[in-house]
Amino acid sequence: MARILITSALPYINGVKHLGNLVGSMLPADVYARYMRMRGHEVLAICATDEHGTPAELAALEAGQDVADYCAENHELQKKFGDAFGLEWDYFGRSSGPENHKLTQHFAELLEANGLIEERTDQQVYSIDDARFLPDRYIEGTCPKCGYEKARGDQCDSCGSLLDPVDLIDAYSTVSGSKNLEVRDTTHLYLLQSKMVPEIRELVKSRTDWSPLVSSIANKWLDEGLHDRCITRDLKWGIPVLKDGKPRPGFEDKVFYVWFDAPIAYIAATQEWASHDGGNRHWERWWYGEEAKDVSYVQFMGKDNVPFHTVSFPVTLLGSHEPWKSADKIKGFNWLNWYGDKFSTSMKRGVFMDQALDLLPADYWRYYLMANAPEGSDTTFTWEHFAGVVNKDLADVLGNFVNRVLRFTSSKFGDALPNGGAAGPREAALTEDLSKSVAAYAAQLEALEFRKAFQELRGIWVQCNEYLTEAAPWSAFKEDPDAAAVGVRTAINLIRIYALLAWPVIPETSKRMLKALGREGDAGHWPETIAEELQVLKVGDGFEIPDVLFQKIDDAQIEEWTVRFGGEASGEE
RNA sequence: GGCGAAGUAGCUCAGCUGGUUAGAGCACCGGAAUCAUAAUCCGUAGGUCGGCGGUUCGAGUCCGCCCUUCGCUACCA
Repeated sequence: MARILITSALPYINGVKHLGNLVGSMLPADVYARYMRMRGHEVLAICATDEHGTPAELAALEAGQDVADYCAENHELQKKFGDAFGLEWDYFGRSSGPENHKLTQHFAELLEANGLIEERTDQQVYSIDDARFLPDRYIEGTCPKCGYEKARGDQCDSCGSLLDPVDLIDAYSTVSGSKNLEVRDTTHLYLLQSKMVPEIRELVKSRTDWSPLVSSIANKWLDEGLHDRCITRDLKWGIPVLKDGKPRPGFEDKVFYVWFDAPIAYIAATQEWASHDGGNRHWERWWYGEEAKDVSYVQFMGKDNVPFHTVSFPVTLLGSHEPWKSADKIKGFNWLNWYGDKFSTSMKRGVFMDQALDLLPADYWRYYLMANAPEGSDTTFTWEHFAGVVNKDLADVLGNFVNRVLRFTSSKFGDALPNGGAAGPREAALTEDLSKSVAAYAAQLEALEFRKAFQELRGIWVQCNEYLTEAAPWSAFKEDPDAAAVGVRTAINLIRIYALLAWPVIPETSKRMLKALGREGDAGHWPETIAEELQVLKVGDGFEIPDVLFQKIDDAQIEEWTVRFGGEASGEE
């Protein structure tokens, strides 16, 4: 039994996440955690909301709420929808929690003591009417090169020029529209990443398990030369900057940069988790020192997060000179696109977790997203594709199998496994084939190859339909009811094996299937030996016919959803 | 502008260090079956692997140039 630490990139606090966020980190982390638990490993799955930064403050402002209230409310919302999607975290924390405050300050202190942090003074645009410094992207104006009127402070979307906000003509704040801007000096802490290049390079080289996507992004940053990174901001909401346990002089109105404290929250959330069970849980054995050495740590994230996890966060951990655990495997995902465009929170483009659950139960989404996860390249979501996968794989191949087997059995033999006959060569062949497929499925899950894993799972569903076609109990019944009974008993045991195998990805359906067979207690059990598993349900064991497992999506629904969510018609604003 | 990723059957995607007739699923067409959510199973067909040039006995796979799309470019996260 191994110990496996799993973290998902932290969902940002500014509203319900879309399907792209879900498939890029939280969902695969959950699927992997469920699978590893089934295999008997000790798993700790950690996630949290990422609550600091300018967008959180502005979102609160727009909602007319205090930031702390806004974050608390949205944390609960995200937790609720995560639960509804079946995300089973051991702990779903908050980056704004007290543990993270302490730990972030602790790291900063160590890094400074180790000569990896220094103060630097820079110039930044200040909006007098908003009473805040503005990040470049919150400033717009007329592009000095092409005259485009909505150029952002960092880049003109029209001509592509890289800009400095002070170059913009008639610059204004996108927060309030105010043109009352000025450039002010501001002093910040900088993390001297450049000093850590050799250590980080060594780390990247040693991590042969990182996918090509992840390693190439990490190496790109290293090859371009690591910049020292500003790790504080002129904001109120966040983690205060201290010096010797007191507010750091000159930093009274500043906080740590969200990207400095967010990954630390993985650890802090584990501490929160540990604090919840009267001393029986120990976060150190997952994160710190000798006792965490044998932990296998797997991180899940979208590709935008990769640089922070391969470079910046390791600088924090290694630079502390304390024995912290760093990631053994990093699973990076490409983008799930919406009809060729990005899903977008700010433009409300795409389907969001709450809306998705309004349309269909979580399992429909979980299966579709994982079976089509953007692993090798960006992938496009369309309603037609989604409906095709749901209808074919879930409704026809899986759902219909369950239905046809149980209905047939019920009508010919009654609602229990019938007596008569004995397994023969056909069942032996099935056992052998299925054993191979199950092993392949497991291997793909272990390799974090989700598309391939669920292609394999689907193949298993097809294998069982094949078996049934060959056994053809409906024909056999007329001449040789015993032969039909064998086919039916085997098929019903196959349903149970299906349910077990599908647990990581469609847990609710898995439970419904087990319940129909009176085997709810088997949820989470891994079918180790197929020959034995095919004998678990015995002659006389009862069953009931569950409602249709998956409803098909019809053309009218596709039409309606396409209209409702923009679909093809979307595009630029 | 710089850097990166991608362009493979109608659609969504696989193809590791170059090696026999380029793969899967869906859709399509033909057949079998009729237990089942008109659901299943079998089979056929379908691609000059973005373009041009090069290296090689041999390239989707390596090199160069070009075209197209997307992402990043460090103060959005």
